[in-house]
Amino acid sequence: MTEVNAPVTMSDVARVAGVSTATVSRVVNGHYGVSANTVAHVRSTIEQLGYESSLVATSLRRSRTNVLGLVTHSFQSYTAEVLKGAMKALSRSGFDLIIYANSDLYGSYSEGWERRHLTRLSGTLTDGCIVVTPWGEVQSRTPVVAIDPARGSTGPSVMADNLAGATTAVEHLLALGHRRIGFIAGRSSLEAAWSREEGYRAALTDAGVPVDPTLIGRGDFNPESAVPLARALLQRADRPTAIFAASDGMALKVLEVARELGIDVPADLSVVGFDNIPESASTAPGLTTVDQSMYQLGYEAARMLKSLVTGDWEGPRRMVLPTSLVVRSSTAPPKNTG
Amino acid sequence: MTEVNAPVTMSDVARVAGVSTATVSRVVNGHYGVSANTVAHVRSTIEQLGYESSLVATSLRRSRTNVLGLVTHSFQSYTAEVLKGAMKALSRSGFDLIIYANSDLYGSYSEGWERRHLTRLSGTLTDGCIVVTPWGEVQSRTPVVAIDPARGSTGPSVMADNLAGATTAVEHLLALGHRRIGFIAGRSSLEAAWSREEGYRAALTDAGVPVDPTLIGRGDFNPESAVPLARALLQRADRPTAIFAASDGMALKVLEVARELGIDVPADLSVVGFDNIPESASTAPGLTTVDQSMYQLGYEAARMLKSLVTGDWEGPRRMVLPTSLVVRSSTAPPKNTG
DNA sequence: CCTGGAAACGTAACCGATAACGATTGCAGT
DNA sequence: ACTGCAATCGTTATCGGTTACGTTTCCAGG
Repeated sequence: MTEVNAPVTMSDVARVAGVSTATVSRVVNGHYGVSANTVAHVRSTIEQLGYESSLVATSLRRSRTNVLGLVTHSFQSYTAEVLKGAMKALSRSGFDLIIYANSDLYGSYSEGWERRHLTRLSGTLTDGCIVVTPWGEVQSRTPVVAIDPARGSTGPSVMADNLAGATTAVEHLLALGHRRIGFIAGRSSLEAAWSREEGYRAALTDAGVPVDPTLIGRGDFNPESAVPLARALLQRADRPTAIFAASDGMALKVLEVARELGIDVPADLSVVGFDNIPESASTAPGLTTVDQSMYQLGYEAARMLKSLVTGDWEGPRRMVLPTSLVVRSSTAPPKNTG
Repeated sequence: MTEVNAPVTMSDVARVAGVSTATVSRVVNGHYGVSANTVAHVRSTIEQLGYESSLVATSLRRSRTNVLGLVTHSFQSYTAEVLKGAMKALSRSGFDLIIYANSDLYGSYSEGWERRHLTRLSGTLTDGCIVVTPWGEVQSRTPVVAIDPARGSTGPSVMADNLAGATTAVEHLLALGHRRIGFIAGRSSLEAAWSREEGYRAALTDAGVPVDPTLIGRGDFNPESAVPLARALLQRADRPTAIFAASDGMALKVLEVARELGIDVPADLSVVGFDNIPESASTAPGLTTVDQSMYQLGYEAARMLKSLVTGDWEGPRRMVLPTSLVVRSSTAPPKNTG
């Protein structure tokens, strides 16, 4: 923790080495036009003086900060996964990552906050950013990659194959023999929510099972929103034998409600979630869910953003990642059939 | 996602408003020496042009970036907690947070990596940083606050009251009637590991129970390191009736090993951890542990660092936060006594 | 009417680094 | 010896703001 107060600058190096700052700059950046002798000499004085180039000054001159932003409205466990993926993608790439999260984690979810913050940083501190929360169109001079974008948005984005994932999940339940399958939807403004519901409907229809609108609860991805919906579904006389929730957070709440109502999972009720957050593996019973690897989403989003910034992005601006079904112990054949 | 390419600068504002950049700067920063009329006029042109001051240029001039760093060697769940706390402390403070994590999450844990990275960023991009991984002394021009510092370090730090926490944990086991209590230690270079072991010894000694060195396993906080140690302890003929692990990660591994060996928790074995990570609450059985609120540690560390940077830190440079025992279902009286 | 001084504002140096451009040097070709 | 072209290196403008300092304006007091 020794405090060394020697902000040694490039001109210090230049003076000591007896060259101009331009030459030092060329050596530092490995540019052409410096003799081997001079390079060695400058290198050694840099070493000797312990010079470190100022990222701030470089950023100003190059009008590139090499810092990317990750913007989210709340920092949950899945956000951490996204973060890990993004960090992995950015490691040793020369880019750093800065995090912006809403201060009021829940509740007074100030609409303007993120956008203001985003606008502020987008032109100044970062070269671009990843957003994990859905607002409509985002105004920015710099590239923005959305993870789970809003429905109808057209900008760069990375998302899971929600349609296929949801279809597989419901097919799993159908294969077990379930016919009355409830669904708890996510916030409809999100593309992901819409696709997952679509997958639910498609799987049922394909199996010749009519879609019963009364078995669909309208949640918003917030776990708490699932509680009354689950309760309503499970207190019906003709309650479903299985429930598919559009997110693990909501599915875990379904498990809680079932426990509270004395309904055994999976004997009396099968539950399937979507996301595969860490908690789903460690809960009891383990939650059957669709893995969408937030890590992977973060990884790909960061990779795309980086290339977008450096201007060498080849792939499509909208990326869809595969999902996989993770069968744990929250699903089983229904009682009357099993 | 509309791309607006109008990097409007301060001189743009000055030109349009018909004043000098100095005046615009004064208005932006609310400095004295500008008439009310001019202020209003400049404000309106700023609004009209949508001007945003460049954080990079400001940082260069002020030689302050208003960015703080969080450095860690691996991004685990507890790191996420620290991060959340730090973000909370920094919200609306004008400071942003940037994350540095080791790319190779496990294994080839390159010693020099962090220090190099730290040195690099410390003088250039950030005004100071929080480190969550223990290296000896850290060389830096900017303030560094350590969370769980290395034993013997003297710089600013924030840590839990590990001694008291560990003592309480062991006293809990003693109160239940346990006498043969195993201990799995953490990496000894850490102050925290040392204090927790000290608490274990103190509690036993105070209760008149001799410390049996063969009941102490030397782990390193890495969860995997606990597996062989737990196995060794539990396969003894005179195996302990309780095990206190210096971290939840290791304690959870103890639970796994017990399950694998067919030892029932808490009937045949009580287990206590330290940290209270989220997984400890959702596992089955719930892990009794010492809560040290990584969130709080992150919060206080960020608060301290911020004040250290702005130069108005009043409190002590070493902070110790209280802990609390969280009793769940992994502890119970030993069989022969219960 | 004149002077003093504070208020209001502009000028320009500067933060640290980069790069376009110009100047110098060295050496091969004739 | 002279020209020409590279290689090498220095000069200087510039990135966008900030601020010390100088200048002008304006009003009150003598």
